[in-house]
Amino acid sequence: MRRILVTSALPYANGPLHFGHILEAVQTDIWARSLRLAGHECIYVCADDTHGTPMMLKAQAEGVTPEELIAGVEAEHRSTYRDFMVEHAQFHSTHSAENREMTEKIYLTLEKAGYIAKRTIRQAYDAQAQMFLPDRYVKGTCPRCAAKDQYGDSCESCGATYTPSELIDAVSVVSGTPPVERDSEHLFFRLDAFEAMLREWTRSGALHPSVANKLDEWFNAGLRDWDISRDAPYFGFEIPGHPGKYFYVWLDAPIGYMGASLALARREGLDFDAWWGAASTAELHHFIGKDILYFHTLFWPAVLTGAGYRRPTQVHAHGFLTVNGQKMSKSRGTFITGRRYLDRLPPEALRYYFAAKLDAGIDDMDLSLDDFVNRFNSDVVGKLVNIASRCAGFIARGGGTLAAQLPEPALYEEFSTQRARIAALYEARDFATAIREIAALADRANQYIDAQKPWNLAKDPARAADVSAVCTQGINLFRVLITYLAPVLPAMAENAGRFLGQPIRHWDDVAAPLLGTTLATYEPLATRLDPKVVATLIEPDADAAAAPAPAPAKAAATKAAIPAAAATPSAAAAEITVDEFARIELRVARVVAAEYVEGADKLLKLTVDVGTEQRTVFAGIRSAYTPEQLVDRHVLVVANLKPRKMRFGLSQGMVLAASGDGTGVFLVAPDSGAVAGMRVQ
RNA sequence: GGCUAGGUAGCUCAGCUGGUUAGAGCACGGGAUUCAUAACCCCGGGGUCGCGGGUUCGAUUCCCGCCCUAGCCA
Repeated sequence: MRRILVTSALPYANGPLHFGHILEAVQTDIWARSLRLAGHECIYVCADDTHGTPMMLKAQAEGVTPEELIAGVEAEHRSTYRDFMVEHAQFHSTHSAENREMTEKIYLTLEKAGYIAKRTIRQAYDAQAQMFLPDRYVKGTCPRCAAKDQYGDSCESCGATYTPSELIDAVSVVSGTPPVERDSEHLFFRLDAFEAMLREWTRSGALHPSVANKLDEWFNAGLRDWDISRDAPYFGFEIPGHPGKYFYVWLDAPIGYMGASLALARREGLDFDAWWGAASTAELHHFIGKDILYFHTLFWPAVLTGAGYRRPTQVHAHGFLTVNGQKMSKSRGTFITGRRYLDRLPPEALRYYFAAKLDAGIDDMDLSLDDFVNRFNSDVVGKLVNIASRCAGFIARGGGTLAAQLPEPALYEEFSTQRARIAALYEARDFATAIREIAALADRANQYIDAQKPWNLAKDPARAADVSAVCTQGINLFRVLITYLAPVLPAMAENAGRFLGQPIRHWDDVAAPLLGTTLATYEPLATRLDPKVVATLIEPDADAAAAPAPAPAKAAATKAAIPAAAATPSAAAAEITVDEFARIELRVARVVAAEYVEGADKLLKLTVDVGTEQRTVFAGIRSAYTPEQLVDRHVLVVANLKPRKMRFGLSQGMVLAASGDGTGVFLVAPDSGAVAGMRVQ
């Protein structure tokens, strides 16, 4: 039995899980389940990645603490993973006691061993917000091609790379004011000290050859020290012995794998060092997207080595997901969250489709919705499930018991001896080939049944034994196939196990056929997908418009706010014209005062400044906000709403907030720079 | 801009170190069947293997250039 610890990349806690996250988690989960079916211990851990400037600013923008922000996101992440049948032994958080413990310990070891260097760097600083600005938080005009509104690190228009100080007319995204240059002492991890180790490790079989080739580029360019500190204010862990300095999020994020392991070990009484100790004989596998190869193949093994831990056995990188050939994008409606899918369709259909297209390479994968429907309906429902479905009736009519022996043991052998190959394909992450071969076997099973024609045999009562034999053969072929698909379709495999009267636990379960036993009543194991429902995945509607924005969160907030105000919460509303929309006077307002309302458990009484005057507005947001959180915040109000007399007073307008089913209430806010009185349109 | 990967039937993809009429599934057309969730079975049409050169007896497969797509550039 091998002992295996496997991870997928930690999702960032600034928004819900989308299809890219689901793809990676499903890939990891299928891999882990397949190894468990081979009898190995395979433990899958993950966590939310919670730190960094974007989290700090997003929390500020929403008027909550970062801790409150990440708690809500973590709940969403957990439930979405669970509903996609992604089985974590532990889902943790980088903002945890265990992770702080690991991060501090690792840092102090590195510092003591001389792997930390100090250097003063000059950086963009927002004097008004009193914070240093990451490159992406400075925008301005490209010095090379004069494209406007470019980020501080590179130009999306001409591809030039530069520093924020080279931008023309640079402004801080946070406050809108021009940044200044300011010195600060930073701590660096001396990556170059590990070059020899890394060169050896990258060629040790830990990486796909094409990935190792990519790394050669970086080696040839020369390994640079890695800046691992950030100045306050920063949401993260303060660095021991360096007040005001915080660990850069990318240092404590991969350590989150260890933090999650530590939490699991303590909870279950397991041996942490057996996984992570320098002398560990366990395997350590990381599944990641190709965008974060750098962190996982250079910094991470170097940090582990420098701190006295083992290195990863393998790092598995996958490509990106496109939808109908296009990059996932909110404006095109191709940004699909996991929850949006789950609200409409069964998780195993998507797991099957991802499996059918995943291999060990790092090419991007396209989710073609038409292909998705065809593939699942035809392979799983039409072929696979059909085998059980068409045989079950005959067995039931014949008494419900399988025959005592197979009419074609050689055919069964052909199926069941494939298990070593199928297991190897799963382990090699060539799921696509595994699925292709399983589907080919399903074709053969259907051909067998078609050739034997049990429905003809059944017309002759004297041949009842032949009917039973043929269908026993068919059921057993089905059993082999559903076993092979168990890592991909865990719930279906479990239901099939119930039908067969024997659970699926190990590849070797199919070494011998199931004979002479009684079957449970057959229940349909899968139903066809409706293309019309699938199409709604990418129809722009309120759900898409309300999807939380990626970092930098504030930049996207305005875009989201307008459609959110115009659309109704869930069901699509009737269309309106621009003129009709224009009748709604939306304005930015500043909350001047807020207080609880005596006798109302949902309402807060707000005094808002709408530019020209102050008004009183009652808002049903008490469940999500305290009055203290609201004062001085900017909100959006419907300014020309007819005043309404309420039991507690006159409400002169309405504050806009987003809400879903049971997910809470979220005020809609303008991007920074907006002032009270501005018209929203 | 540099680098990496990819461009094969309507769609999604296989094609190892160059070699007989380039494959599969889906979609489509025809036939058969009715056990099965209009599922399954048989047959068929359909591709200048991104474009242009080159090496070779012979290239989708090797080399060069170009075009297009995606990603990376800490």
